[in-house]
Amino acid sequence: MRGDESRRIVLAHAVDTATVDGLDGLTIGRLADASGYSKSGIATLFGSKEQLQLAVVSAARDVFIERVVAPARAGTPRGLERVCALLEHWLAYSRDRVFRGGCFFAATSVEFDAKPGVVRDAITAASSEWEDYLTVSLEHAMAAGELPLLDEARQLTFEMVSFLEAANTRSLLHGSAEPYRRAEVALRSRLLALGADPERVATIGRGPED
Amino acid sequence: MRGDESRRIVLAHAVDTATVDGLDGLTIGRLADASGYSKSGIATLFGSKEQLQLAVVSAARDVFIERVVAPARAGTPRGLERVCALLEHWLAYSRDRVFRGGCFFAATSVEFDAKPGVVRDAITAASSEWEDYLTVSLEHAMAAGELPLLDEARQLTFEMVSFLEAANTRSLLHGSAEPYRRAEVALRSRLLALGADPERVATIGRGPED
DNA sequence: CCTACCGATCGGTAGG
DNA sequence: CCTACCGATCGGTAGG
Repeated sequence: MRGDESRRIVLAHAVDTATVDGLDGLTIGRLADASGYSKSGIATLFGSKEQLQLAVVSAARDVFIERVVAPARAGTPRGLERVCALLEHWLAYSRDRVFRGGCFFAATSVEFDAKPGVVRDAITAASSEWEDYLTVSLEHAMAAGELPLLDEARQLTFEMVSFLEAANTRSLLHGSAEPYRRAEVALRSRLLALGADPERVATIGRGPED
Repeated sequence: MRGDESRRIVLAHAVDTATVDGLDGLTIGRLADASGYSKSGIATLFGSKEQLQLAVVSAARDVFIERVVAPARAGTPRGLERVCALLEHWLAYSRDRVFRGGCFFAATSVEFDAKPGVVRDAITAASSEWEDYLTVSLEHAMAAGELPLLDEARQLTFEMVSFLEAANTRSLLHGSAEPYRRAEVALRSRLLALGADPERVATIGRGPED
């Protein structure tokens, strides 16, 4: 596959601009200008705009796993420690502007929430995968007795991702890091209320220690 | 102002489609087709696309106030009861699909969070206005001793709007009402943890009683 | 992967 | 508020 390297170059830029202009805001012409390829070169590389969008979602998923899931999985044992690492890495992934427009899935899931189709399905699948992983991680913590007052992991997952995504959007909107501190306070107080070890929870907001 | 009635007709449709296709996804041509006016008629009515977008934000703000803020202000006394009414009316405004794509500000604040300019400023101003009102309402509840364990209203506002917006997006994404129940559980448990009256808080999720 | 080109649509203006 | 029109750009294809 000759075109694979070319696709990678174009996709890196496309994922980034999609977080700013949206996945529908992507145009083959602008990607061509930015990458140095011709417009029809881009069109041939991806086949259609919809296939381009699907390739962008897949590339974004790779980055998310690399930045958030993989380091937590490799760097921490199962249980509350890994839950805290996942939250910490998510916040860093948003705060460090891995993409100019913040979290790719926060941006595109809102863009496509009312637009049925294969692109929305791909975004939903990747988001669900992440939330399922967080839920399973919480269940490991429950099984280890680290969250004695929690009875349903899915509910806590909902609450945690609510804080993360709200912080992402509000930080971008106001050009401020304060929303991240609000999210950290919310995450810590929620975990403490569920009986988590205060020392473990206190690491949220001190940055990933790797 | 002859054009005022015409603007109103066009705007009602524009606000709705903006929640689906985005504020940048609006086009003068499609608004023309949908309203029966000519393309240049729409252009003359609003001056420019940016001015159209600003008019749409303003129209959305009017609907939000009419649906969420006004009924709570008129129907409840200051304090925790009004806070619960605001949350309840927000959930109804989202759940009842007042706009096809759910909450207008949830959609457009994410769309514009990385796009500086007057449109983003207008969205931010309206959102801040709502959050300020919720914060002041929480402060009334605090002053009345109804949230004895709360020390900073702004932090709780952040947490509450996080739940509301996450429920909105996820309900649209999955075509399910379950996310609203998650948000209700989260809101109730947060208020209870802050010492709120359980009977008052139990109204969240039973629908606005007016 | 390119040049050259397609019909459709974009935001906006002239002139009435 | 309209018709008529502008240059620019859209996604995509033909043909190589």
